[in-house]
Amino acid sequence: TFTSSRISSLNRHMKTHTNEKPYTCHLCLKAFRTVTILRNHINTHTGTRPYKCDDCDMAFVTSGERARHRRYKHTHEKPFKCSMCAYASVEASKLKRHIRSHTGERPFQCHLCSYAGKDAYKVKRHMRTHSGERPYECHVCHARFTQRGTMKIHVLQKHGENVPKYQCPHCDTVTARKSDLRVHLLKLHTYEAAEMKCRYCSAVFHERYALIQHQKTHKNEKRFKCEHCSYACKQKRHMAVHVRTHTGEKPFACLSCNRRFQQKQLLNVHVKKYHDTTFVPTVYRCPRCGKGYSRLVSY
DNA sequence: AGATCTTGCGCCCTCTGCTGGATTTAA
DNA sequence: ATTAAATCCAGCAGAGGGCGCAAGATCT
Repeated sequence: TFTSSRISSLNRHMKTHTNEKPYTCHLCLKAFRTVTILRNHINTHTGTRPYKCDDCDMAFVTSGERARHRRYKHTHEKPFKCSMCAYASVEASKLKRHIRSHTGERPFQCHLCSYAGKDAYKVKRHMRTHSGERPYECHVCHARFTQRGTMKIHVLQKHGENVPKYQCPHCDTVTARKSDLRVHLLKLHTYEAAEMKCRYCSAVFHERYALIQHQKTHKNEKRFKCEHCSYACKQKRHMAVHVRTHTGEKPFACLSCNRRFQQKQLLNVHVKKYHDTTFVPTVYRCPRCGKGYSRLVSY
């Protein structure tokens, strides 16, 4: 809907609706509407960049490109302001893209799955998850990656020296990645409404790290205490055996005579002594070291 | 008509942070 | 030896910066 007070402008505007392109590039045969556009186009072939930036050594084909560059790099003027937050941009298209992060609109649909992106690049990058393409290679170990950023972090962590570390403010844990420190804080240093009980005593905690530290203080104690007598031991399995002296339970039966034992070891000794025909009893024992022999010659 | 702004689309880049499987460590 | 939890790590998406290029609009 073009409106103008002058008939000449209207005529000129009407020309934009015709597809007349009389000016042709002799290098690539592309056609253009005006000589100026053609000239700019040829400059892209020849590398001629007449518009130099005053503040750095960049140069551009059009004055508009230079103006935009100066906003980005030097004046930092950002005319496009977001009405919902503090964001401002140099270009209208950037504001438009930004607005989608408020609205959640995702106009760019992947044609292979349900993913949709807020801009075209997201979908393009996403397509690598379908193609399996991994364009970025580590120059040291030649491992390949789907994104450059992932490759860079790999090179830093695996092959770099004086790698940055993330120190936990609450304990001496150090992680290589910031997001892993976040996970650590969440799992170990977050207040839990539910009480967490010590495995060995009645102490109660609301922070996992405190619980674990506390449980370590039990480490060299005989943590397993018999309910029926004063016996205590460091290992759970020892207590299991001990408890049978109170219950009288004898889980191990001899297959030959059906005699029962509290401990497997006791059964083994029994079998060897009474039912193993190849077993030779110790007859001659050395008085100095206690070692036993079946024959006098060996002794 | 030509020159010069202004718009608009496109391409590619970086930084950032979450996730879940693999590996290591401790009980 | 087994197992549970912690840490490592690559995959992958969100958000935004910067430039290339040509068409549209306006000025001279």
